[in-house]
Amino acid sequence: MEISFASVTDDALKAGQAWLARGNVRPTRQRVALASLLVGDGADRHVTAEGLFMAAKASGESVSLATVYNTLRAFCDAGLMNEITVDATRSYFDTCTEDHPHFFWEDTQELTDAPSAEVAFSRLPSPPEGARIARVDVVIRLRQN
Amino acid sequence: MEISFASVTDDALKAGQAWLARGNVRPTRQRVALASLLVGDGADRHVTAEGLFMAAKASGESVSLATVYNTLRAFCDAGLMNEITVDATRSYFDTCTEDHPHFFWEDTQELTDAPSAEVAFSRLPSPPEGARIARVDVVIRLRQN
DNA sequence: CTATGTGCAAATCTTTTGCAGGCTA
DNA sequence: TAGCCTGCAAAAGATTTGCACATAG
Repeated sequence: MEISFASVTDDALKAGQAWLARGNVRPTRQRVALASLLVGDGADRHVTAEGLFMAAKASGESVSLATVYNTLRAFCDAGLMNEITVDATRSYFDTCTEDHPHFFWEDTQELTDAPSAEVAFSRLPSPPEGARIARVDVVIRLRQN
Repeated sequence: MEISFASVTDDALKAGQAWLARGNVRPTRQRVALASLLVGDGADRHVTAEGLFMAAKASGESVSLATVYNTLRAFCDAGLMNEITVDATRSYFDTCTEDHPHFFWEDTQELTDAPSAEVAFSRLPSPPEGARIARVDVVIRLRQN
């Protein structure tokens, strides 16, 4: 899991702060640091708590693992991120909050976006009585040839 | 999670034994019991380890939780079942081994089959260079109205 | 100043494993 | 009989929580 993160430049900090503001999340030092790593360069990211924790350490920021968990949870609650369930043992978090398909690379355990224009349903079941469709998760599991 | 299981009749036992034989799994008392609960009436089932454990207890069978876990794993390895990842905190196991879509009822945490005839892709991305598609998981998340 | 967030360690929860004894082929 | 299974308890991982201290508004 060698995901690259945004580097913590001034621009990245600003982007992180704007993002937090958009979610009405109080910009503490730790949250700004994590937010910058996540959205500092505008790219979408798929991270695990452990991965983000290591990235923070690598960037020189001191954040505890518990805080990374709490913070990712807070970002999800604020609607800034989404939790994606692809692996029974680990949670993945996606900075893109739109419903879109994913590739899951089983060999490297990496999660990436699948080109959403290339996935289309021709039919979807109507939701059963009394229920509505909250989301449709599509995970395309890939294996190395 | 109030999933109903097959009752352990003679027919169910036979069905369970046949199923184990099909997977070349040695028919111990515990495995036959669990298999009967799972496929004794020919219906497809989606279970968690904990749920199957409770069903076994309720049916009067004495099986340890560790054995339920090991057994579900063994059934998957034998190709008799499939693990479905829908919830970060729990693993679900499906007696139907074909690639098919699921409904996940977020309110009750229940997993059921979606009518597979009613889900169709009109487009799927071609697998990236050097990779092949192992499986496409479709989980339709439902919420009560 | 007050409510919220943070860090640490401990707790929790699901799942796996080591090992001694039991059972199938 | 030999090897695979089972049960228990303990271990392992991921994630959450309690509590004392720190900090944003």
